[in-house]
Amino acid sequence: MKKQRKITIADIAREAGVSAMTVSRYLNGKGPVAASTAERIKAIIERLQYNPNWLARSLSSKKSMIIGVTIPRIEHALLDNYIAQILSGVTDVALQNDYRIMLLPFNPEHGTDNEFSNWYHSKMFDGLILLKTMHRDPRIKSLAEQKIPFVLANHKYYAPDVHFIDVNNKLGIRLAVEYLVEKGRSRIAFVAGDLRETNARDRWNAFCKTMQEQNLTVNKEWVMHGQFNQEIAYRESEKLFRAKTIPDAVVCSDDYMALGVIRRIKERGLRIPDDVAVIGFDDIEIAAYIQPALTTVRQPIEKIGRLAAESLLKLLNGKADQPIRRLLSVQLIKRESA
Amino acid sequence: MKKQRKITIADIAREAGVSAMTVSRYLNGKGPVAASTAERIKAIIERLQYNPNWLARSLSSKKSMIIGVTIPRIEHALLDNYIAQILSGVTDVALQNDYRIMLLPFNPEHGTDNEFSNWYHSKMFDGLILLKTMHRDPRIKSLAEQKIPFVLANHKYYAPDVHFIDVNNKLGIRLAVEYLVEKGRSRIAFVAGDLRETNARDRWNAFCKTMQEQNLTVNKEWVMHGQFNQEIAYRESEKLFRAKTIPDAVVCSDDYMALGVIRRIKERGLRIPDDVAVIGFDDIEIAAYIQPALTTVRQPIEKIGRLAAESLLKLLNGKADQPIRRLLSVQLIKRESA
DNA sequence: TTGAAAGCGCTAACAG
DNA sequence: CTGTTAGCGCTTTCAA
Repeated sequence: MKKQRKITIADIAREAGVSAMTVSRYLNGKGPVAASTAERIKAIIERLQYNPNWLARSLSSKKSMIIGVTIPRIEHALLDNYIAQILSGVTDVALQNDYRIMLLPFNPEHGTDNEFSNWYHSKMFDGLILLKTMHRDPRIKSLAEQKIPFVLANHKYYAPDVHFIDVNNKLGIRLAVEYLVEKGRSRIAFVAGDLRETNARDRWNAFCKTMQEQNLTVNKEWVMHGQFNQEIAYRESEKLFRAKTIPDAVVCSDDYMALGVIRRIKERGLRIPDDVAVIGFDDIEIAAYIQPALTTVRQPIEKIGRLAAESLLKLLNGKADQPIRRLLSVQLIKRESA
Repeated sequence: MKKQRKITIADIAREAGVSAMTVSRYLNGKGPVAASTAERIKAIIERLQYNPNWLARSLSSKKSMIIGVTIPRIEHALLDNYIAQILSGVTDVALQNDYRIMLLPFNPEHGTDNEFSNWYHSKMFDGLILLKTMHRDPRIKSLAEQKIPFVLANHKYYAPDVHFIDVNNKLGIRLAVEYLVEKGRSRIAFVAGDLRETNARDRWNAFCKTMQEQNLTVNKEWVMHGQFNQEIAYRESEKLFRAKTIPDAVVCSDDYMALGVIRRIKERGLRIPDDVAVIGFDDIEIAAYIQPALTTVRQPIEKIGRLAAESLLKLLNGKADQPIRRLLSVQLIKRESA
């Protein structure tokens, strides 16, 4: 168990009385190796406790068996249950296919156009899954132009060589608004979040459209944009309830924002859903636990991750002739808040 | 922007009229390079969009600048808010220090003794952070014997060359039990979880000890062991409330179990905390949101991750002369459930 | 301050 | 079924 000189493929070959190539073939299961030779090699490998050097293998074979996943370079990014869920899906699929995951921090708001493709050219990973990217990020374009294998998770982007897995935001918002209307609500507010995100944009557009279909007006005082998280939503939503006429329902572009809004409403002494109904989007873990339990549009977050990973594997195996563009369905989960 | 032949350090060298070594020195900032030469190289690198091949560099320099983090090979591992929090801490520190994170799936219950050290010898990472390992896992011993740099996160293990960051479980349980006693509870049940985990063991031992100090008896009917998660805790805790005398308080070894127990208690039509008080351990995200809000022992989970990563970096830089053995403090967060 | 030579440990491509 | 040759792209070491 002491420190030993590193055993290499050459050592195994020498012991076995064969060439390194034969050992390599045995190791990778490609190419023929005589059964007797194989057995001999196997025994020696075990005796010497040989481990292939993965760096050397990758350098030589030009495949690293690693999938890169971008995560926002903010503290606590992984505390976001939404990110954790996507990552969970990606990880499950990757690991089942002998790929490892490498976490790549990035700033969703800035970065040189070639940042991602440069990473790729450093050979740190074979393909990339992009999380939390913004609308029209030039880094995405650069990847596509260079035909680098990548998949967008929860981001919609119709362009050549861009593959994505996203959800049907339009449907989600329509379900939410129609449900509220059914329940007799008409003064509907919307917390849109950051419109540089494709989801936020889609949801916001869908909201306007659906409101129009329902012959309801979108009151500008009741619409909020910005980089919202729970805390900011709490802070900013104060103004929704300051005016004389207050909304009788609030649709939020994600659950964390809904949490903030709910806290605000409670603090104003208003009842949920009697005075104000609230609907979120995502169905994160807490949604079912808070009081009142959150009515929300559930998207299959983990499945997005799984499909993104599966799609990437297809790309890596050259099995994707068509662009992959999937919009998964969503459903309205009716709980107590609306 | 079209596909181009890969630019290498040799190309840069040729253009600049120097040797590859000079470019390498420039790139790594070690060794002297004339200012004028440096400038020339810099310009060429930019013009040619050169990216160093990280595999080749790692192979040659024997450093990969990657930290491996083990995660349990179960589906949805990352959905466990506790794991996500540790990972979050690790990631933040690693990324700030230009290390990447590689996720390494493992089975906490089985594996050959050399599994982890074999990974290390494959050169996939420079050091390892171990999450969710069990008591006396031989794989840990093997790492230590081979002097491989690694740190245990949330695991206590006194042995040479084993470094760990853990919390003061004994204190946590004592705070919980004493608080219950203060509130007049005496029929205290304990949901221990899996005793192969060091935390579960510590907590269980601490529970017995504190009960004794308080002159309370540990009723065997009210103690539950096993691989509990929320669902199983819900299922199994049924038997706690079947008997004639039921406990008036339940201490749980983690919050997810507490969630299951709470669901059970509610379903039995018992009131929390009036009929039965519940205390958890961890203070995961949901704890504050559930109804009733969970009284629990908060441990600084993310900080454990941060410290584990910082410690590993010290090991990698040879700056750890002493074994690193930290027990972080915990606090009782009093909410509604007890 | 710079360069030449010799690997790092493996595999692709071809030949036998 | 097996071996030879020639790299992969970089850094280490030593010499200049």
